[in-house]
Amino acid sequence: MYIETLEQIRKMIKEDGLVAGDKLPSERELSERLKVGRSSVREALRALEFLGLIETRRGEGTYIKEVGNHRLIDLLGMFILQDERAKEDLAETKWLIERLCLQLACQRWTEQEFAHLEKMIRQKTIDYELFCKWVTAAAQNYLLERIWRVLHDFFQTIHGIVSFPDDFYEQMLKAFAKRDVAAVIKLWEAATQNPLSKER
Amino acid sequence: MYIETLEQIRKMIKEDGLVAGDKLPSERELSERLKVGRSSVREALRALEFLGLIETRRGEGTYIKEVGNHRLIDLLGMFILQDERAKEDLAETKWLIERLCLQLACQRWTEQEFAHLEKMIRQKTIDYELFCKWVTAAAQNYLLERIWRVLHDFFQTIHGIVSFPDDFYEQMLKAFAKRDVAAVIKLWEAATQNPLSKER
DNA sequence: TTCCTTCACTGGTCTGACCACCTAATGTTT
DNA sequence: AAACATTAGGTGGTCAGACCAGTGAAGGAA
Repeated sequence: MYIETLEQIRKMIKEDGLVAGDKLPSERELSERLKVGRSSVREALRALEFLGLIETRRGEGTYIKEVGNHRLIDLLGMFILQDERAKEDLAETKWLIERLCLQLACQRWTEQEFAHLEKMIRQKTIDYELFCKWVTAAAQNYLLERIWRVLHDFFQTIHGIVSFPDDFYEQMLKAFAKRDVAAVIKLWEAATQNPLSKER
Repeated sequence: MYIETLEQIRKMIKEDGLVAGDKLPSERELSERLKVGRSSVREALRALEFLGLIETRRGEGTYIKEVGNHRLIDLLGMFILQDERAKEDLAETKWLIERLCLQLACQRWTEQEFAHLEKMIRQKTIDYELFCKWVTAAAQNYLLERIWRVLHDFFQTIHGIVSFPDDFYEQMLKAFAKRDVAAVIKLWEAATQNPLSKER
């Protein structure tokens, strides 16, 4: 039932042309318009909140969001990441996805994106997370970007923060400039602890 | 508040030593034990259901699960996979993950797993999905296996079923036997439409 | 104008009530 | 005694109504 409610809310959003930042009708009004109880509306909205698609503010209302899976991530992590093996899988998967995105980004970066990376490196505002964000964005695949984001959030809550030596970024920039995939990968594998080397 | 309830339910599961398949106390009993309203308990349980961690059966009760994100997947897909671009990203990501798993599987398959693959090919019971399932399992990374499963489910609802020529599996088996990663990838790229070839 | 009170509205929670459904104990028939 | 049918209690699903605790804007007081 709340699945159906969910579908109707989706329709309503589409028909009314609501976009990120807009306010949804109140729970009571939705309940009335959709001819279902307020509890059913609430369950549907809670679902959307989980997916990071809406944000509810007590006393104000419900607003459409566009990004952010944090809540979902925290909860999943709380229940799933309990054994050691899962953590190893996480580290390995994250590393593999990052290498994958590096290859794609090396082939696909645009002039604008390259300039942005160069600027960050010149101004020394770059760090591990910013670099990876740039890479996954430059890979031009939004789905991969989301997947990395999730893996990264998980990883950070478990392991904390990673960093690279300063000259790593300089060299990376040169390799990117030439779109030299082999050089990029070589630099990456040298700077990171390849989780694949571990015996399983 | 329901976050807190969630945490308490998690504790309860842990303390009572409940495992997959076990039955949770009823909503009314949880409501009483945790000193919160039944609606709050329901919201917490709904959250767990989303995460694929429990299963509720009307008239029976609530049971602990261990796998399966189906509901979450369906919902996310309903809201996110609306535009053409997202579908392309999906196809590309799925292809990349499969190639990644092929490489890992080629290095990591066990004797037992190899025998299983050989048997399926000899008996001609193999198909695209079974092959990919085998590959992602042989890659020995449960997280990647889950991610592939998700991508595959999405993909299938959009595009339908894929298949390979019969001799593909025979040749793949030979390459796997020699743990020849290059040959495996070559076969794979020849048999599939490389989504990377498309201009973005 | 500026400040403050007030009030309508919102999400958050609780309660009690049905409904549809399942299971298992109970009773009935053969 | 065995097979079947009935019933009663428990469970999740849904709803309506109530109250609480915040928010923000309208309206009044300084």
